[in-house]
Amino acid sequence: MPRPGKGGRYHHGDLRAALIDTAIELIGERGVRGFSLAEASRRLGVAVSAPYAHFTDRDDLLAAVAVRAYEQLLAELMPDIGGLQEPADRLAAIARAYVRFAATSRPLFEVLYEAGLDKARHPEIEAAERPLSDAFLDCVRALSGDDPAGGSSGEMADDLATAIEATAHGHAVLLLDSGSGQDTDAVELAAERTARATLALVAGRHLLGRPAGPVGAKTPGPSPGDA
Amino acid sequence: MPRPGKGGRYHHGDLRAALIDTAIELIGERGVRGFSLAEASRRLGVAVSAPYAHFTDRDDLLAAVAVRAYEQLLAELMPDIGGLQEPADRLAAIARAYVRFAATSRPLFEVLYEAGLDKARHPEIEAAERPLSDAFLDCVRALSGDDPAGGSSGEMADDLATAIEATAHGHAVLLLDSGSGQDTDAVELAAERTARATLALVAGRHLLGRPAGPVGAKTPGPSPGDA
DNA sequence: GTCTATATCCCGATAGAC
DNA sequence: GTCTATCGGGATATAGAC
Repeated sequence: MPRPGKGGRYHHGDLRAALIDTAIELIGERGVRGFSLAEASRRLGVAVSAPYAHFTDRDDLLAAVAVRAYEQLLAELMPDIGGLQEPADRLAAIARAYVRFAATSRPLFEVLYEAGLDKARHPEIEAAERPLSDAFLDCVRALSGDDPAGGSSGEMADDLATAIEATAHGHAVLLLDSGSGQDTDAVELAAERTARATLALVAGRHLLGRPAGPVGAKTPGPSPGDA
Repeated sequence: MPRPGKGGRYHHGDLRAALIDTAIELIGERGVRGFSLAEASRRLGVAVSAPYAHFTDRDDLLAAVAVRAYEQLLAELMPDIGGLQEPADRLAAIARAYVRFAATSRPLFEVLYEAGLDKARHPEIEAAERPLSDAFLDCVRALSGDDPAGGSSGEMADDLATAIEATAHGHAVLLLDSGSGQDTDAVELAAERTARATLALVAGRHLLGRPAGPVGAKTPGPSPGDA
């Protein structure tokens, strides 16, 4: 572990790790688009050419940040779903954690969706994402499998997975976009809303996978057991 | 209407309008972050300083594009909800149109969410958005008002509105991010999924506005009428 | 309203010395 | 593994002429 403020040059420490840290710091201040290798180098007191000893180019460094992002999200997720048995509850917990992650680790979240990284050129990213999507899809499959009413269950699994993913991501993006990403109360509100919306989608999952006529020929109605 | 390819300079035509068109074109090719006034000028065959006669700076041009985006989205929306009476169906139609808009007018959609425009400095944007959010919120209020089971209905309206907004936006973003934004079938699939997810949220709206204990202490269950 | 010219600043990436 | 030096590129914005 190098000491960024020691006054010395980085002739020794772990510049690679320091660059990742500094990148995250910088992205937090100016956004992904405002990040540059040159600025990171300046901040670390090294030459602008130094990073190229550890990363082939700018995107390569950002890819390393993306990997860290998925690792951290997974680490934050685990304790949350550990005690939950019901797939629906696990999904809600995952969605809640996702929104919290977006707000509390905004730079990492940003890298995942705004860096414009070519995942084909950086397979490490998808590899780091894998365990996460596996955990997510396991829950979804468990739910669509035990629904006797649905059509082909694979289809409905896709529909449900997409709906939950979209809802969680949407809540996260809207929260950050609203500028309330630093307000703890606002974050918790958004996180809880996301969890409940997830449960609502699960409860109404039989509405998701339809051939669909005019969609609302009558009206789906406030669902049984409402009034 | 000027003729961009006429060979002449823009000593006469409507450069302001041409700049907006070119901006959209350019954003379609390189994304918002890849857009520059310089490149737009080059493409129109005018000096790089010419745009400053019509826009105070780069963001000012992008703001004009954002206004057009909201105008077009509204125009596309109107016919879709015109014939629908039920608020739930109108919401589903709005959500569906939103996703279609994101895919078929990607540059416009991108400007709204990735340009990083300061809405305080460009009030025109919010003004253009207003009629749209009004139409949306009217539907939501109609739904949360006539629900006898809910708590304070204003609260639940907020929850439902946020959930639907997040779901629609999330579907749109995921669709574009997947790279299937040009594939008509993929777009329609996403749009229909969004519409159905919206209906599912409406049907399960009584699950959204809870004080919420441990959220899934027991499990909300697959909803009545499921098995 | 547009042009020419210019000032100013930033970036990514490479070559070659140490 | 890091530094110095540099090339080549692009951007925003302004000044002053026409």
